[in-house]
Amino acid sequence: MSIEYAILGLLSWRPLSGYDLKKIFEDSPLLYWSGNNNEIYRTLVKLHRESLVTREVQPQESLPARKVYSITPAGREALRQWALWTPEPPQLRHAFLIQLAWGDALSPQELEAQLVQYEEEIHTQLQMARAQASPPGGVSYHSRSAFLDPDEARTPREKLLWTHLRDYWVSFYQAELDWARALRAKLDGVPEK
Amino acid sequence: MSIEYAILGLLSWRPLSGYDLKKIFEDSPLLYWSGNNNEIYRTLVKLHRESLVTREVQPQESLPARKVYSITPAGREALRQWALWTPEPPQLRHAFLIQLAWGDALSPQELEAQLVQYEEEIHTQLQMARAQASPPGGVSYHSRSAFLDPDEARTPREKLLWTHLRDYWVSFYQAELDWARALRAKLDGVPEK
DNA sequence: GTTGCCATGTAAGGTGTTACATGATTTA
DNA sequence: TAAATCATGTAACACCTTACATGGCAAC
Repeated sequence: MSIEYAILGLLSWRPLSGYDLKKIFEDSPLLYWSGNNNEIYRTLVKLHRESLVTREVQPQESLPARKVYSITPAGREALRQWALWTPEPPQLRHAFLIQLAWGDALSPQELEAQLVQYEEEIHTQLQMARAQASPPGGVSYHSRSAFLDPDEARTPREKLLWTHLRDYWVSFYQAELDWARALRAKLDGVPEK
Repeated sequence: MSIEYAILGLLSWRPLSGYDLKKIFEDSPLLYWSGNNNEIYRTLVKLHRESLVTREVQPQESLPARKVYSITPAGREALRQWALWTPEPPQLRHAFLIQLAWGDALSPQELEAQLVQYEEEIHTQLQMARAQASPPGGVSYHSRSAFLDPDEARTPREKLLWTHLRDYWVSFYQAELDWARALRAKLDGVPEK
Protein backbone atom coordinates (compact mmCIF):
# COMPACT_ATOMS: atom_id res chain seq x y z
CA MET A 1 0.00 0.00 0.00
CA SER A 2 1.10 3.55 -0.51
CA ILE A 3 0.87 6.61 1.67
CA GLU A 4 -2.35 7.63 -0.06
CA TYR A 5 -4.72 5.75 2.22
CA ALA A 6 -2.84 6.69 5.35
CA ILE A 7 -3.39 10.35 4.47
CA LEU A 8 -7.01 9.75 3.53
CA GLY A 9 -7.50 8.03 6.87
CA LEU A 10 -6.05 10.95 8.80
CA LEU A 11 -8.30 13.33 6.88
CA SER A 12 -11.29 11.16 7.78
CA TRP A 13 -10.43 11.95 11.38
CA ARG A 14 -10.14 15.73 10.96
CA PRO A 15 -9.23 18.35 8.33
CA LEU A 16 -5.47 18.86 8.16
CA SER A 17 -2.84 20.77 6.22
CA GLY A 18 0.19 19.22 4.57
CA TYR A 19 2.30 20.57 7.36
CA ASP A 20 0.07 18.98 9.99
CA LEU A 21 0.31 15.65 8.19
CA LYS A 22 4.08 15.92 7.99
CA LYS A 23 4.35 16.21 11.75
CA ILE A 24 1.94 13.38 12.41
CA PHE A 25 3.93 11.09 10.11
CA GLU A 26 7.17 12.14 11.70
CA ASP A 27 6.26 11.06 15.19
CA SER A 28 4.13 8.02 14.58
CA PRO A 29 5.81 4.64 14.17
CA LEU A 30 2.51 3.25 12.89
CA LEU A 31 2.60 5.58 9.85
CA TYR A 32 5.89 4.23 8.70
CA TRP A 33 6.66 6.73 5.94
CA SER A 34 9.30 9.32 6.60
CA GLY A 35 6.87 12.21 6.35
CA ASN A 36 8.90 14.02 3.73
CA ASN A 37 7.32 16.94 1.94
CA ASN A 38 7.62 15.52 -1.50
CA GLU A 39 5.35 12.59 -0.91
CA ILE A 40 2.79 14.37 1.23
CA TYR A 41 2.24 17.46 -0.91
CA ARG A 42 2.13 15.46 -4.12
CA THR A 43 -0.32 12.96 -2.66
CA LEU A 44 -2.60 15.76 -1.50
CA VAL A 45 -2.66 17.20 -5.00
CA LYS A 46 -3.51 13.76 -6.34
CA LEU A 47 -6.30 13.16 -3.83
CA HIS A 48 -7.68 16.59 -4.64
CA ARG A 49 -7.60 15.88 -8.37
CA GLU A 50 -9.56 12.67 -7.72
CA SER A 51 -12.13 14.60 -5.66
CA LEU A 52 -11.50 12.46 -2.60
CA VAL A 53 -10.64 15.61 -0.62
CA THR A 54 -11.54 19.30 -0.78
CA ARG A 55 -9.07 22.11 -0.22
CA GLU A 56 -9.62 25.31 1.71
CA VAL A 57 -6.99 28.01 1.35
CA GLN A 58 -6.53 30.11 4.47
CA PRO A 59 -4.40 33.18 3.70
CA GLN A 60 -2.10 34.33 6.47
CA GLU A 61 -0.13 37.50 7.01
CA SER A 62 3.56 37.05 6.33
CA LEU A 63 3.27 33.28 6.06
CA PRO A 64 2.44 31.01 3.11
CA ALA A 65 -1.29 30.33 2.94
CA ARG A 66 -2.42 27.30 4.93
CA LYS A 67 -4.13 24.77 2.67
CA VAL A 68 -6.47 22.69 4.75
CA TYR A 69 -7.78 19.47 3.25
CA SER A 70 -11.05 17.74 4.19
CA ILE A 71 -12.33 14.34 3.13
CA THR A 72 -15.34 14.11 0.81
CA PRO A 73 -18.09 11.43 0.85
CA ALA A 74 -16.32 9.84 -2.14
CA GLY A 75 -13.13 9.87 -0.09
CA ARG A 76 -14.85 8.14 2.80
CA GLU A 77 -16.16 5.48 0.47
CA ALA A 78 -12.69 4.92 -1.02
CA LEU A 79 -11.30 4.59 2.50
CA ARG A 80 -14.01 2.10 3.44
CA GLN A 81 -13.26 -0.02 0.38
CA TRP A 82 -9.59 0.03 1.27
CA ALA A 83 -10.34 -1.08 4.84
CA LEU A 84 -11.99 -4.15 3.29
CA TRP A 85 -8.90 -5.17 1.34
CA THR A 86 -7.44 -8.55 2.18
CA PRO A 87 -5.16 -8.03 5.18
CA GLU A 88 -1.48 -8.56 4.51
CA PRO A 89 1.08 -9.85 6.98
CA PRO A 90 3.32 -7.16 8.46
CA GLN A 91 6.66 -6.50 6.82
CA LEU A 92 9.45 -6.33 9.33
CA ARG A 93 12.58 -4.65 7.99
CA HIS A 94 15.11 -5.55 10.60
CA ALA A 95 18.59 -4.68 9.40
CA PHE A 96 20.13 -5.38 12.79
CA LEU A 97 19.12 -9.04 12.61
CA ILE A 98 21.00 -9.32 9.33
CA GLN A 99 24.01 -7.65 10.93
CA LEU A 100 23.81 -10.25 13.70
CA ALA A 101 23.55 -13.08 11.19
CA TRP A 102 27.06 -12.26 10.01
CA GLY A 103 28.20 -10.98 13.40
CA ASP A 104 30.60 -13.84 13.88
CA ALA A 105 33.22 -11.68 12.15
CA LEU A 106 33.24 -9.47 15.26
CA SER A 107 35.14 -9.95 18.50
CA PRO A 108 33.09 -10.83 21.62
CA GLN A 109 33.55 -7.26 22.83
CA GLU A 110 32.44 -5.72 19.55
CA LEU A 111 29.40 -7.97 19.37
CA GLU A 112 28.45 -7.21 22.95
CA ALA A 113 28.85 -3.48 22.31
CA GLN A 114 26.55 -3.69 19.28
CA LEU A 115 23.91 -5.48 21.34
CA VAL A 116 24.15 -2.96 24.16
CA GLN A 117 23.76 -0.12 21.70
CA TYR A 118 20.76 -1.81 20.18
CA GLU A 119 19.15 -2.30 23.58
CA GLU A 120 19.61 1.39 24.36
CA GLU A 121 18.06 2.38 21.06
CA ILE A 122 15.06 0.12 21.62
CA HIS A 123 14.72 1.32 25.18
CA THR A 124 14.31 4.85 23.86
CA GLN A 125 11.65 3.69 21.43
CA LEU A 126 9.89 1.84 24.23
CA GLN A 127 9.81 4.94 26.40
CA MET A 128 8.31 6.95 23.58
CA ALA A 129 5.71 4.29 22.88
CA ARG A 130 4.84 4.17 26.59
CA ALA A 131 4.53 7.95 26.77
CA GLN A 132 2.11 7.89 23.88
CA ALA A 133 0.11 4.99 25.26
CA SER A 134 -0.49 6.64 28.63
CA PRO A 135 0.54 10.30 28.81
CA PRO A 136 1.50 11.51 32.32
CA GLY A 137 -1.53 12.87 34.11
CA GLY A 138 -3.83 10.85 31.93
CA VAL A 139 -4.26 13.65 29.41
CA SER A 140 -2.27 14.06 26.23
CA TYR A 141 -0.02 17.04 25.63
CA HIS A 142 -0.05 17.52 21.92
CA SER A 143 -3.66 18.53 21.71
CA ARG A 144 -3.01 19.39 18.06
CA SER A 145 -1.78 16.06 16.77
CA ALA A 146 -3.23 13.56 19.21
CA PHE A 147 -3.29 10.89 16.58
CA LEU A 148 -5.03 7.71 17.76
CA ASP A 149 -5.72 9.24 21.14
CA PRO A 150 -8.49 7.04 22.64
CA ASP A 151 -9.98 10.14 24.24
CA GLU A 152 -10.61 11.49 20.77
CA ALA A 153 -12.39 8.37 19.52
CA ARG A 154 -15.92 8.89 18.29
CA THR A 155 -17.42 5.52 19.24
CA PRO A 156 -16.73 2.94 21.98
CA ARG A 157 -15.59 0.57 19.30
CA GLU A 158 -13.13 3.07 17.85
CA LYS A 159 -11.82 3.76 21.34
CA LEU A 160 -11.18 0.07 21.85
CA LEU A 161 -9.38 -0.17 18.51
CA TRP A 162 -7.18 2.84 19.21
CA THR A 163 -6.30 1.69 22.71
CA HIS A 164 -5.33 -1.71 21.41
CA LEU A 165 -3.26 -0.16 18.60
CA ARG A 166 -1.31 2.03 21.01
CA ASP A 167 -0.57 -0.92 23.26
CA TYR A 168 0.67 -2.82 20.24
CA TRP A 169 3.81 -0.72 20.02
CA VAL A 170 4.62 -1.02 23.68
CA SER A 171 4.41 -4.81 23.44
CA PHE A 172 6.45 -4.83 20.27
CA TYR A 173 9.37 -2.86 21.67
CA GLN A 174 9.19 -4.71 24.98
CA ALA A 175 9.46 -8.05 23.18
CA GLU A 176 12.33 -6.67 21.13
CA LEU A 177 14.20 -5.59 24.24
CA ASP A 178 13.63 -8.90 26.00
CA TRP A 179 14.91 -10.73 22.96
CA ALA A 180 18.09 -8.70 22.72
CA ARG A 181 18.80 -9.06 26.43
CA ALA A 182 18.26 -12.82 26.33
CA LEU A 183 20.66 -13.11 23.40
CA ARG A 184 23.33 -11.05 25.15
CA ALA A 185 23.00 -13.14 28.30
CA LYS A 186 23.42 -16.32 26.28
CA LEU A 187 26.42 -14.98 24.38
CA ASP A 188 28.18 -14.24 27.63
CA GLY A 189 30.30 -17.30 28.23
CA VAL A 190 30.06 -18.95 24.83
CA PRO A 191 33.49 -19.65 23.32
CA GLU A 192 34.22 -17.63 20.20
CA LYS A 193 35.53 -20.60 18.25
CA MET B 1 20.53 -0.25 4.29
CA SER B 2 20.32 -1.71 0.86
CA ILE B 3 20.35 -5.27 -0.38
CA GLU B 4 24.08 -5.01 -1.03
CA TYR B 5 25.26 -6.14 2.41
CA ALA B 6 22.65 -8.86 2.63
CA ILE B 7 24.08 -10.35 -0.56
CA LEU B 8 27.64 -9.86 0.61
CA GLY B 9 26.73 -11.63 3.85
CA LEU B 10 25.28 -14.60 2.03
CA LEU B 11 28.40 -14.83 -0.11
CA SER B 12 30.52 -14.80 3.05
CA TRP B 13 28.72 -17.98 3.96
CA ARG B 14 29.22 -19.76 0.63
CA PRO B 15 29.69 -19.01 -3.07
CA LEU B 16 26.34 -18.56 -4.79
CA SER B 17 24.85 -17.66 -8.16
CA GLY B 18 22.26 -14.94 -8.74
CA TYR B 19 19.65 -17.61 -9.10
CA ASP B 20 20.62 -19.18 -5.76
CA LEU B 21 20.39 -15.78 -4.09
CA LYS B 22 16.99 -15.14 -5.62
CA LYS B 23 15.59 -18.29 -4.06
CA ILE B 24 17.11 -17.56 -0.66
CA PHE B 25 15.59 -14.08 -0.65
CA GLU B 26 12.25 -15.43 -1.74
CA ASP B 27 11.80 -17.73 1.19
CA SER B 28 13.45 -15.84 4.01
CA PRO B 29 11.42 -13.29 5.95
CA LEU B 30 14.66 -11.99 7.47
CA LEU B 31 15.96 -10.91 4.04
CA TYR B 32 13.02 -8.68 3.47
CA TRP B 33 13.60 -7.79 -0.17
CA SER B 34 11.38 -9.38 -2.78
CA GLY B 35 14.23 -11.24 -4.43
CA ASN B 36 13.51 -9.83 -7.87
CA ASN B 37 16.07 -10.35 -10.59
CA ASN B 38 16.63 -6.73 -11.30
CA GLU B 39 18.04 -5.89 -7.94
CA ILE B 40 20.06 -9.05 -7.41
CA TYR B 41 21.79 -9.19 -10.77
CA ARG B 42 22.54 -5.48 -10.76
CA THR B 43 23.95 -5.64 -7.24
CA LEU B 44 26.19 -8.57 -8.16
CA VAL B 45 27.61 -6.61 -11.07
CA LYS B 46 28.24 -3.68 -8.73
CA LEU B 47 29.93 -5.82 -6.07
CA HIS B 48 32.08 -7.37 -8.76
CA ARG B 49 33.05 -3.95 -10.13
CA GLU B 50 34.12 -2.96 -6.60
CA SER B 51 36.21 -6.15 -6.26
CA LEU B 52 34.26 -7.27 -3.20
CA VAL B 53 33.40 -10.52 -4.99
CA THR B 54 34.91 -12.66 -7.73
CA ARG B 55 32.93 -14.33 -10.49
CA GLU B 56 33.38 -17.81 -11.85
CA VAL B 57 31.52 -18.63 -15.06
CA GLN B 58 30.47 -22.28 -15.30
CA PRO B 59 29.24 -23.09 -18.82
CA GLN B 60 26.41 -25.56 -19.06
CA GLU B 61 24.91 -27.48 -21.96
CA SER B 62 21.60 -26.07 -23.11
CA LEU B 63 21.32 -23.69 -20.15
CA PRO B 64 22.68 -20.19 -19.57
CA ALA B 65 26.09 -20.31 -17.93
CA ARG B 66 26.00 -20.34 -14.15
CA LYS B 67 27.87 -17.37 -12.72
CA VAL B 68 29.03 -18.21 -9.26
CA TYR B 69 30.16 -15.37 -7.01
CA SER B 70 32.61 -15.67 -4.11
CA ILE B 71 33.54 -13.07 -1.52
CA THR B 72 37.06 -11.58 -1.55
CA PRO B 73 39.12 -10.52 1.49
CA ALA B 74 38.16 -6.91 0.69
CA GLY B 75 34.53 -8.05 0.67
CA ARG B 76 34.92 -9.65 4.09
CA GLU B 77 36.40 -6.48 5.45
CA ALA B 78 33.56 -4.37 4.01
CA LEU B 79 31.08 -6.77 5.61
CA ARG B 80 32.85 -6.52 8.95
CA GLN B 81 32.76 -2.74 8.85
CA TRP B 82 29.09 -2.88 8.06
CA ALA B 83 28.45 -5.20 11.01
CA LEU B 84 29.94 -2.46 13.20
CA TRP B 85 27.50 0.20 12.03
CA THR B 86 25.30 1.73 14.67
CA PRO B 87 22.30 -0.58 15.04
CA GLU B 88 19.00 0.89 13.91
CA PRO B 89 15.60 0.09 15.37
CA PRO B 90 13.50 -2.26 13.25
CA GLN B 91 11.07 -0.76 10.79
CA LEU B 92 7.67 -2.37 11.00
CA ARG B 93 5.49 -1.76 7.98
CA HIS B 94 2.14 -2.87 9.20
CA ALA B 95 -0.57 -1.81 6.77
CA PHE B 96 -3.22 -3.85 8.56
CA LEU B 97 -2.84 -1.76 11.72
CA ILE B 98 -3.57 1.34 9.66
CA GLN B 99 -6.60 -0.38 8.18
CA LEU B 100 -7.76 -1.13 11.71
CA ALA B 101 -7.18 2.47 12.79
CA TRP B 102 -9.91 3.55 10.39
CA GLY B 103 -11.85 0.31 10.74
CA ASP B 104 -14.71 2.01 12.50
CA ALA B 105 -16.22 2.60 9.05
CA LEU B 106 -16.89 -1.14 8.85
CA SER B 107 -19.79 -3.12 10.27
CA PRO B 108 -19.04 -5.44 13.22
CA GLN B 109 -19.30 -8.40 10.86
CA GLU B 110 -16.93 -6.88 8.32
CA LEU B 111 -14.42 -5.97 10.99
CA GLU B 112 -14.57 -9.43 12.52
CA ALA B 113 -14.12 -11.00 9.09
CA GLN B 114 -11.01 -8.88 8.46
CA LEU B 115 -9.53 -9.94 11.78
CA VAL B 116 -10.26 -13.61 11.13
CA GLN B 117 -8.61 -13.36 7.73
CA TYR B 118 -5.62 -11.70 9.28
CA GLU B 119 -5.29 -14.39 11.91
CA GLU B 120 -5.36 -17.07 9.23
CA GLU B 121 -2.67 -15.29 7.28
CA ILE B 122 -0.45 -14.94 10.34
CA HIS B 123 -1.08 -18.52 11.30
CA THR B 124 0.33 -19.59 7.95
CA GLN B 125 3.41 -17.43 8.50
CA LEU B 126 3.82 -18.89 11.96
CA GLN B 127 3.72 -22.44 10.65
CA MET B 128 6.39 -21.61 8.09
CA ALA B 129 8.58 -19.97 10.70
CA ARG B 130 8.16 -23.01 12.97
CA ALA B 131 9.04 -25.38 10.13
CA GLN B 132 12.25 -23.44 9.51
CA ALA B 133 13.14 -23.21 13.17
CA SER B 134 12.90 -26.95 13.78
CA PRO B 135 12.48 -29.03 10.64
CA PRO B 136 10.67 -32.36 11.18
CA GLY B 137 13.13 -35.10 12.02
CA GLY B 138 15.63 -32.58 13.25
CA VAL B 139 17.33 -32.28 9.87
CA SER B 140 16.60 -29.63 7.27
CA TYR B 141 15.21 -30.49 3.85
CA HIS B 142 16.57 -27.87 1.55
CA SER B 143 20.14 -28.93 1.85
CA ARG B 144 20.88 -26.45 -0.93
CA SER B 145 19.63 -23.25 0.64
CA ALA B 146 19.77 -23.96 4.36
CA PHE B 147 20.22 -20.31 5.15
CA LEU B 148 20.88 -19.73 8.86
CA ASP B 149 20.71 -23.42 9.59
CA PRO B 150 22.40 -23.79 13.00
CA ASP B 151 23.83 -27.13 11.85
CA GLU B 152 25.77 -25.23 9.20
CA ALA B 153 27.26 -22.73 11.63
CA ARG B 154 31.06 -22.64 11.74
CA THR B 155 31.54 -21.71 15.41
CA PRO B 156 29.56 -22.29 18.63
CA ARG B 157 28.95 -18.57 18.79
CA GLU B 158 27.55 -18.46 15.25
CA LYS B 159 25.35 -21.43 16.04
CA LEU B 160 23.94 -19.59 19.03
CA LEU B 161 23.29 -16.49 16.94
CA TRP B 162 21.57 -18.40 14.18
CA THR B 163 19.40 -20.38 16.58
CA HIS B 164 18.32 -17.21 18.31
CA LEU B 165 17.58 -15.54 14.97
CA ARG B 166 15.37 -18.39 13.83
CA ASP B 167 13.43 -18.35 17.07
CA TYR B 168 12.90 -14.63 16.64
CA TRP B 169 10.42 -15.13 13.84
CA VAL B 170 8.42 -17.72 15.69
CA SER B 171 8.04 -15.36 18.65
CA PHE B 172 7.18 -12.48 16.38
CA TYR B 173 4.35 -14.24 14.57
CA GLN B 174 3.12 -15.83 17.79
CA ALA B 175 2.85 -12.42 19.45
CA GLU B 176 1.10 -11.08 16.38
CA LEU B 177 -1.45 -13.87 16.49
CA ASP B 178 -2.06 -13.44 20.21
CA TRP B 179 -2.57 -9.73 19.72
CA ALA B 180 -5.12 -10.17 16.93
CA ARG B 181 -7.04 -12.81 18.89
CA ALA B 182 -7.16 -10.63 22.00
CA LEU B 183 -8.48 -7.72 19.97
CA ARG B 184 -11.17 -9.84 18.35
CA ALA B 185 -12.26 -11.19 21.72
CA LYS B 186 -12.52 -7.67 23.11
CA LEU B 187 -14.45 -6.41 20.09
CA ASP B 188 -17.01 -9.12 20.60
CA GLY B 189 -19.69 -7.44 22.65
CA VAL B 190 -18.64 -3.81 22.29
CA PRO B 191 -21.46 -1.63 20.97
CA GLU B 192 -20.78 -0.18 17.56
CA LYS B 193 -21.88 3.32 18.51
C1' DG C 1 22.18 36.04 17.09
C1' DT C 2 21.20 31.26 16.37
C1' DT C 3 17.87 27.82 16.74
C1' DG C 4 13.22 26.29 16.05
C1' DC C 5 8.54 26.78 14.32
C1' DC C 6 5.34 27.74 10.64
C1' DA C 7 4.24 26.68 5.78
C1' DT C 8 4.69 25.82 1.19
C1' DG C 9 6.89 23.44 -2.58
C1' DT C 10 10.74 21.30 -6.22
C1' DA C 11 14.89 18.50 -7.88
C1' DA C 12 17.51 14.65 -8.09
C1' DG C 13 18.55 10.30 -7.13
C1' DG C 14 18.26 5.89 -4.91
C1' DT C 15 15.51 1.73 -3.92
C1' DG C 16 12.26 -1.68 -5.06
C1' DT C 17 8.48 -4.01 -7.81
C1' DT C 18 6.12 -6.06 -11.75
C1' DA C 19 6.44 -7.55 -16.02
C1' DC C 20 8.89 -8.91 -20.15
C1' DA C 21 12.22 -11.94 -22.73
C1' DT C 22 14.47 -16.48 -23.82
C1' DG C 23 14.71 -21.46 -23.90
C1' DA C 24 15.89 -26.32 -22.57
C1' DT C 25 14.77 -29.97 -19.06
C1' DT C 26 12.18 -32.21 -15.67
C1' DT C 27 7.96 -33.43 -13.20
C1' DA C 28 2.96 -34.17 -12.60
C1' DT D 1 0.47 -31.14 -22.20
C1' DA D 2 0.85 -27.96 -18.78
C1' DA D 3 3.52 -26.36 -15.13
C1' DA D 4 7.66 -25.95 -12.55
C1' DT D 5 12.79 -25.60 -12.33
C1' DC D 6 17.06 -23.84 -13.97
C1' DA D 7 19.43 -19.56 -15.37
C1' DT D 8 20.33 -15.30 -17.16
C1' DG D 9 19.08 -10.54 -17.93
C1' DT D 10 16.30 -5.79 -19.37
C1' DA D 11 12.47 -2.15 -19.37
C1' DA D 12 9.31 0.59 -17.29
C1' DC D 13 7.57 2.39 -13.57
C1' DA D 14 6.34 3.24 -8.70
C1' DC D 15 7.89 4.46 -4.28
C1' DC D 16 10.65 6.85 -1.03
C1' DT D 17 14.40 9.75 0.78
C1' DT D 18 17.64 13.54 1.15
C1' DA D 19 18.51 17.87 0.14
C1' DC D 20 17.40 22.34 -1.71
C1' DA D 21 14.62 26.76 -1.76
C1' DT D 22 12.12 30.69 0.55
C1' DG D 23 11.11 33.70 4.42
C1' DG D 24 8.92 35.81 8.51
C1' DC D 25 8.28 35.36 13.55
C1' DA D 26 9.20 33.93 18.28
C1' DA D 27 12.00 32.29 21.95
C1' DC D 28 16.19 31.68 24.55
